[in-house]
Amino acid sequence: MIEMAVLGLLKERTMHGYELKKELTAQLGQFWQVSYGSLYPALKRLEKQGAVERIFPKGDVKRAKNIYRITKQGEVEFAEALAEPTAPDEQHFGVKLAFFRYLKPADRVEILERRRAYLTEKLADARAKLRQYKERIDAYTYRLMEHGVDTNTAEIEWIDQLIAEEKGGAAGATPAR
Amino acid sequence: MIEMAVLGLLKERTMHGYELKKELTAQLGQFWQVSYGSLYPALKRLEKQGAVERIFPKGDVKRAKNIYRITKQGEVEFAEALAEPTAPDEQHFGVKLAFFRYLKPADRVEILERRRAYLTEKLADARAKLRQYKERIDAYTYRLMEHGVDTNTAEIEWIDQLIAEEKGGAAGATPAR
DNA sequence: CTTAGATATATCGAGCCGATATATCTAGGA
DNA sequence: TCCTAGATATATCGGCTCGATATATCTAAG
Repeated sequence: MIEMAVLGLLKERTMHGYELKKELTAQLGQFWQVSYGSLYPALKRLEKQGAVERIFPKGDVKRAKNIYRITKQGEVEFAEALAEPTAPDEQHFGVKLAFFRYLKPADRVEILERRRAYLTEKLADARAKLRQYKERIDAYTYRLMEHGVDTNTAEIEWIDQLIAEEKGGAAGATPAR
Repeated sequence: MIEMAVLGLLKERTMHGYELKKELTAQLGQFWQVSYGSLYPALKRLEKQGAVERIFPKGDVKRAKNIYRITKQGEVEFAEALAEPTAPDEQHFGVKLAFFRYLKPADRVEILERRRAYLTEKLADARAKLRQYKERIDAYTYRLMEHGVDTNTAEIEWIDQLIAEEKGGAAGATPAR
């Protein structure tokens, strides 16, 4: 998944590790913290499998910067990973949403619907467990579980907005802001 | 952290691994999935350090069940870990809240305030990044970051409710439901 | 009596996280 | 001009987590 995020950023422009980490943290940091211990090995994996290549600048090399560029193979792998219908959990969904512009509208809607179905199922589970456990647990745990239900509900409403905008046509692709 | 959760559950009654996993998933599954690959090694660690002990039932042993009981040392370690003022992130906070009944009201308020401060800082960061990046990112990424801000805001409101109830006296310890 | 599904423990490899180490660049104040 | 604090930049380590997989038993239904 970190591979997909890196490839997605490298589609825009070449970057080195530190830059990638800053961009990832800025755009996805709310729900996903990327550490160097994940990033640098991921870059090595990507290079080894030929999805990215390192650029060595000509002339005066002042500083050891590993600048990476996405390869054609990397572009293909990115497109496949993005469209592939798996993993509707928080992180995977968030990363995919950040690269929605590279998907066809139909694929976008499919991913949104899948995420919605996943959240709906999770919500039903959470509600069932709340009913089942409410006599056995203390007030704080109850509040915690209840809050989980509320958060989930709000999340579904948000997804519904995104779906509505997407189906509403171009307004979804470039909503007014 | 998994250690703290296990000890917290074992304070109530003795349990074996499978039971612990079910309880943990039921009460905390909304924001934390516990896998056997985490749980069983954690039980072994706890046993090795003397925080829990295995109970071997007398008489007819029909089935290989590893039933665990918390030790006095485990009780002490649990109390320390619970009161210790660290890690206000999602998971740590959720687990601590699930065991709030074992804390003094003053400690409860302190943990809530700390969580609030953490969220407030995160919210300021998120807002700053949204302002800073809004011209450079596409509509979907914008929506994602905006949603992060909204979620964070709702979370703070919830914490404020908990704080108000806690400070309002006994109503916080046993809110009407 | 058979079989499907819940109960129960255990382990593996791949990968992630937080901490840490190291070094350079840059801007500003003494 | 020199010094220093903080940003830039790469790299790695140990401990732990996750998802998958293997194995076996119990239980209830048909």
